[in-house]
Amino acid sequence: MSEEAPARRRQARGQRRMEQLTDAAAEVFAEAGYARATTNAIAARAGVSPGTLYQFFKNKEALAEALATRYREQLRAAHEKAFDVGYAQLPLPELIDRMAAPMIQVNLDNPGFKALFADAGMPERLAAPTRALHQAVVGKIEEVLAARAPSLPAAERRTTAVVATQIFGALLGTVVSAAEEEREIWIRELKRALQRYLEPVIA
Amino acid sequence: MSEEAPARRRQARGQRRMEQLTDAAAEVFAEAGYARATTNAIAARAGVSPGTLYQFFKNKEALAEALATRYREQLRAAHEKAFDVGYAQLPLPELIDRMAAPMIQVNLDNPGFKALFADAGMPERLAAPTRALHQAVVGKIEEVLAARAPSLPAAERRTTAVVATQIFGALLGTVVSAAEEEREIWIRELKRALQRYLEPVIA
Amino acid sequence: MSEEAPARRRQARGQRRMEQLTDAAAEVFAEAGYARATTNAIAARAGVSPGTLYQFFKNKEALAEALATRYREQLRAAHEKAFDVGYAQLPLPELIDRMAAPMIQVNLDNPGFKALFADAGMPERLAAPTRALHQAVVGKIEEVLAARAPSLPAAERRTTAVVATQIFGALLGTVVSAAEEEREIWIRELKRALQRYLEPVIA
Amino acid sequence: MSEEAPARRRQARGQRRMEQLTDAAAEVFAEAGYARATTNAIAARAGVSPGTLYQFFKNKEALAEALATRYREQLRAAHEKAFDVGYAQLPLPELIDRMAAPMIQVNLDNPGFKALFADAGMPERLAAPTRALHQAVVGKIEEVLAARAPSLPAAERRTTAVVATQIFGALLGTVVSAAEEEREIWIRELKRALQRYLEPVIA
DNA sequence: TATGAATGAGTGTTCATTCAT
DNA sequence: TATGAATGAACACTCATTCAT
Repeated sequence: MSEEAPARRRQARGQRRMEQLTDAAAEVFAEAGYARATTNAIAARAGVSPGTLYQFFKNKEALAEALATRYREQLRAAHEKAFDVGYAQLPLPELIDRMAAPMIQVNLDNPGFKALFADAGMPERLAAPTRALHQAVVGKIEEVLAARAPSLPAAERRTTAVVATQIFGALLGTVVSAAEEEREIWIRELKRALQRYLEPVIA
Repeated sequence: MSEEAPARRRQARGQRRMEQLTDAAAEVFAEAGYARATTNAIAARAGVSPGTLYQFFKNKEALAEALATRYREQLRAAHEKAFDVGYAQLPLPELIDRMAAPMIQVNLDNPGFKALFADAGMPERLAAPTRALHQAVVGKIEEVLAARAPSLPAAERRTTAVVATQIFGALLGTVVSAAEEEREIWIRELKRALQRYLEPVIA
Repeated sequence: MSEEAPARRRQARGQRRMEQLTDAAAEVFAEAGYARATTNAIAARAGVSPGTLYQFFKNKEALAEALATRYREQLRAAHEKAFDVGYAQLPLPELIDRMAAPMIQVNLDNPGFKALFADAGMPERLAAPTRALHQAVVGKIEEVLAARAPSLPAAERRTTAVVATQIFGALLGTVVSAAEEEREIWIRELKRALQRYLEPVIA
Repeated sequence: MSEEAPARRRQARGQRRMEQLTDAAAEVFAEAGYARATTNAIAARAGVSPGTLYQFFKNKEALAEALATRYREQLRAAHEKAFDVGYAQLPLPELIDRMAAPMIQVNLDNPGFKALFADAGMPERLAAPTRALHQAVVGKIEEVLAARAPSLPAAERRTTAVVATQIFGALLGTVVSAAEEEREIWIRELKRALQRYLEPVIA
């Protein structure tokens, strides 16, 4: 029809290729860790040749970065849902519920990502943005605390937010790596742990 | 003096070399992760040639294993101190105090080890015993719970022990990587978090 | 023309590469022996990089194995020609002629192979099949002896076959390493030696 | 007693060390071939440290050379016995007997040497003198032929001598590597083969 | 002399990346 | 765009040789 149709079709194909590749990378990285994963293995898993991989990604790091971006974007979207909440009014258990649920979902949708981005073998360039994201979560929790426990000194507020994030992160790992039939148990316990930790502060 | 003097001196030198090497390995592994660490870099850091490294360690894995063993042995000793406690009588805060302190100390003495042995790029042979150790901690906590919260159903007891261990591990990481002047704050918060989590169970 | 053309062309190139590499390996192995030959030297001789060598051969041993297989297959074909002979009827000189000719030809076509596969530095996995082949030759000669010298006791038959094979092998080495213009002389003498050794037995 | 006694004693000890080392080298070379044998293994087998080995031998090659020299000297002595024979008069079988016996004995006394010095992995410097020795044997046989078959043209005389030497060498290998209880059989067959080959020439 | 720890060049092999087709 | 053969810098590891003791 239009003369732009082939270009669009081409672009669509390119999009598909990139997804094939990032999906394959996600699998291979998850199985082997960043350092042990080979780009040839990723290309093979995606059903393309190594050359093709390098037409879409500058190098191995760029692949991981794409993965990280995809993960981070989903997380950011989850954050928005999680924190864009009239949290001032909610009772603590429900507050935690609403905050935790989308984050858990993202990690269930992206198994292995959490482990990957905690990997010691990861190049610093990739670890940094992940830490930034982590800090963003801490910041959000600080905001909640500021609203709900206004009398808490700033220093303690930060400490509390960091610890809550750490607890959340650690138990998130347990949830994600758990067998499906046990998952609910771990999710309930994750929430319970956060409640017990935050209750005396938020009251 | 004695004719055995040179042998003893040589052995002492060997001992020193091994320590130089494991120390260098600890540093390099901690900085780069297992997979990215190169044996030549470790040798260079220790101030010796690659050949010398291989006179003391069969291969890269053996180096990591030596490190793991050293770490595990210190941890095991810490466990003994931590759990060989008349815990039946102690109030919860002190119980947590006594359990946490030696474990924290070991990890402060061995910075980077915790991160290393969580590394996804680690050969399974080395990851497995570390997981076993983790399980042992869980088991110990279960024992404590059995003694102090006998009415808790077994399933919940296990869940609680696992979660307490995870919380401890996560916050231990924060403690170890914190600047020295902030460390006390994080240690206090670690204990507080555990207390709040366990209090409703132990009563 | 066809869409399969590039694939075919690629395969042809692969075939050529393998030949380049086995040829180079044959040269380098022959010059230096198995153990002193380096894979990098073989790659260089073939005009390719070390990585390319390893795209076609799993490791050094596989290269030698390919060579061994090529050699053995030619030898086996030669055996068939050599021994699939109505030998019951032929006079001894002609019998020897027919048996020796194809074996000699194979070794002239593959200079250095005989030496290589007698190399003490060779991995056992490769030496074993070569010994098996040697035994096969002995067995064939025993068959001939059984047919042509039925009164010879079995033990002596075997001894005679072994010795004939050894004589043949030794003089084959002389033939192969001789200057071309002298080769005929050595071939004639090889046959003469076998005749003189076997004549009193076969009568 | 005398002031030279300690020097002499020292020298005697040195002599013993050299023998320990060459003996050890003979074993290790025979087991592993020249290239795969390690000087450290040789030192260990001799019960000394690597440093000591290098106090007596400049390098690995020098060790092999010492071995070669020892072997060659024994062979030379054997030659003298073998060929310093009033061969003009002896009947062929006895002539062969006398020539073969000492050579066989040397090789039985030095198992593995023959194989070692035929090793393709051997440095040229060591292979050359061995070839020279081989040529000497050929020369001696030519002399015998000149005396016993004066009508044989020089060219044929040489050819015959070379082939006789090759046959002898090949079957010598069989003799040396045979189990002890079979050795006599192979020695007899060796002589028989030589007889049959030389009989028509020497008449 | 004797030791054995130390050396370091060199080996087989891998894998991120490029490029001719 | 896609291919996959080709590259070559690195890596883990070995071993002939040296040297402080």
